Amino acid sequence: MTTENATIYDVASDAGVSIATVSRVLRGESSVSPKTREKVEAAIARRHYRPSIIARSLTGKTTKSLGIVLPKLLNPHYAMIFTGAQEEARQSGYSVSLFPWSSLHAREYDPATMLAERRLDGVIVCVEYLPPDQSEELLTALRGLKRFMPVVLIGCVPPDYDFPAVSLNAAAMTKAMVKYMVSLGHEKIAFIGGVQEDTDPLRRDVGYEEGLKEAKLPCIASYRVYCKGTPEEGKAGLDSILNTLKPEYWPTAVIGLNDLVAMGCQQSAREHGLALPRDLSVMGCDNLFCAPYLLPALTSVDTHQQRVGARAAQMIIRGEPARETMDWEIIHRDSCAAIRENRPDAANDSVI
Amino acid sequence: MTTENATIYDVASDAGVSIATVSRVLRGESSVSPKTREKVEAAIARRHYRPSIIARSLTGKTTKSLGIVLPKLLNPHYAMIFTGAQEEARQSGYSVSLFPWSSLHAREYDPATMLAERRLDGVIVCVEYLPPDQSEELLTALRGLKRFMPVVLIGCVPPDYDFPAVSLNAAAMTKAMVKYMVSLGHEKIAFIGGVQEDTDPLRRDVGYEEGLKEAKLPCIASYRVYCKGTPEEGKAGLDSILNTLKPEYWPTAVIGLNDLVAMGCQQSAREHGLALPRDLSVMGCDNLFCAPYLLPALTSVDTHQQRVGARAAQMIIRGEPARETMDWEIIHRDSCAAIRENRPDAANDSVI
DNA sequence: CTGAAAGCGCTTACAG
DNA sequence: CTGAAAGCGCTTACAG
Repeated sequence: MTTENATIYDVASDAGVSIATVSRVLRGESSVSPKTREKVEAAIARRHYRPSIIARSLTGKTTKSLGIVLPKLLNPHYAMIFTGAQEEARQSGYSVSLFPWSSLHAREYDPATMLAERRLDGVIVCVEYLPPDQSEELLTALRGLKRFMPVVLIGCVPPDYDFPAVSLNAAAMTKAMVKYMVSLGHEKIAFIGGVQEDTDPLRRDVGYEEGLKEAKLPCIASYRVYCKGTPEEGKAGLDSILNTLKPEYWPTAVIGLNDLVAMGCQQSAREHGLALPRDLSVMGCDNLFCAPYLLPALTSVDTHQQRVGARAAQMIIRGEPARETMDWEIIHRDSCAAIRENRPDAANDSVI
Repeated sequence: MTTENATIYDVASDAGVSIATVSRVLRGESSVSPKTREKVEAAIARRHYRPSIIARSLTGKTTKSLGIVLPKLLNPHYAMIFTGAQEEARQSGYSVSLFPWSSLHAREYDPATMLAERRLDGVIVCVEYLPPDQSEELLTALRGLKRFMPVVLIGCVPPDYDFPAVSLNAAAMTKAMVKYMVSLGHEKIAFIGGVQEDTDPLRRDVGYEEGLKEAKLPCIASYRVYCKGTPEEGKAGLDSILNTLKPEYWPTAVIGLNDLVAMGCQQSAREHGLALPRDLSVMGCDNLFCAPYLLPALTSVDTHQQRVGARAAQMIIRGEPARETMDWEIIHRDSCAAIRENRPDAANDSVI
């Protein structure tokens, strides 16, 4: 299927020079006479020769490849991160390979081992909300990885993690989401979040509570639910709120962990006979490509994930680890409406 | 940032054996005495030693890494392919890195060079519709790549491409889509496809025409439009049909190149005051995760992309190249309605 | 069951 | 400006 590739020896003998000289023209060193360079280049072309990065890596200090650890790629949120990292890496001739960190305990070929064996020039690890015990485990795995290569964290990175990172202050973001809902007149604001028992002080939860508190609104346990961030679970989350509460207590606004959850909420609301956005304002996060095409078009928060991925890759490639926080912005669309229009009698009001 | 890693020499001297012996226990050879094995394993653990795949690759014949060439990852369609390949690869300890083939002519660090340099164990290349001239160019690039590693093609692979492949018979699929619309009573069926001047006999175009022909329906040029497969272009595509035709000639059904295009069509239809699916049946392809959450939920075709990716990876890993066609199935949801129900007097329309 | 030695395909001082 | 040689971290016959 594959023919044997030419090596530097083939090229050298073809060109009548030593392999050291071939190596020099390959690396673009100026200390080669034009004549020699020409001969070597001709031989390279004739042989379709490409130096092996494998052999190069063994000698030099770089493998020209990065790793990225992501929960999964099917949520476009992660695809955006990957794309950002990949595009940045490519500029410098780096490739990036994916390692889904689904389980730290994969029996064989677990990501940590695969990563370590590969001697990558660095790895970007996306940190998700984790309950305290798993968080400890993650930290252990990360420190193990650090022995083999630079590690840069992205995502919701707790401030006490001692790693370079490009993180999101999810608390501040969620607080802003609550405040936005409040500014529309909402007081009954539900929240469908991620893992409950997390201890990260910057997690969404904290921002939700702070936002409510600042608006002097009660924090109602029945309005808060946790899930794993899929549309199905988002739907189940709002379902459970709507099913356990009498309609007069139903929230008039719901903030989803991410757009996937928000999509599920829209579905749930519709099945409960709610008109959107009249009866319920829904807000998501990640600003997925499909957000504008939902009905109503989903208001979301753009967290600049491509930039996050690119920045993390940059830190590794340039060897300039740092700790940064990525900014974000609310993207206004049609899924959030002022509470005025949410009144039951709004139907009788003049249509705008 | 990184401490020096232990090598096989460190482990050998720690354990008081030769590196050959360490290598043997590493590779799980049975010809090592339990006692020796134990000593070596202890040394490995103490040193946190992991063999370098780089060094291994130089000796052995495998790099334990695959490449995949995809147009982009932001369309979940491609993320599914990647995921399928990645999950399959991981089972055998292979990693997979992504090379977006945006341009064959990237000046530096073009994918073909990056791939060749890396001496991967194989590469999966996703073939898209291409106008004839670019197709020739692709073929040249692929043949170049083949010199360095096994190449497996996926996607809409023309039958005359001489490569192992897992392909989709897009013509048969599109024909089935047309027939489905016909079975619902539609006669004015629009089609928003990909590149126009492609010569592949299995392309969507061909199936569209065949489907129409079989139903003895005229093939109307105004109903056919081409685009690049984004929601924006899908919307622009249907816009142009709707804007240039008097309403009585408007299609009652539209088949999109993919779900992204179909999403754009839904948007366009709404902006033109059409009720969905009453006034227009819309069908997509790829069965993206968001299809069920659109309004109306989008009928689509599941082309089993994860399986495609997995199968291609398998061919490379097992060294069993083949030429296969992936099957597909229509996933029925709410965006297609019988022409009967398309009448203005239809009872339960979708409430916006 | 174990070790000494050659070799994989490069880069990099070191000489000249 | 160019070459001989050592070395990167492994695997794999080949001996014993």
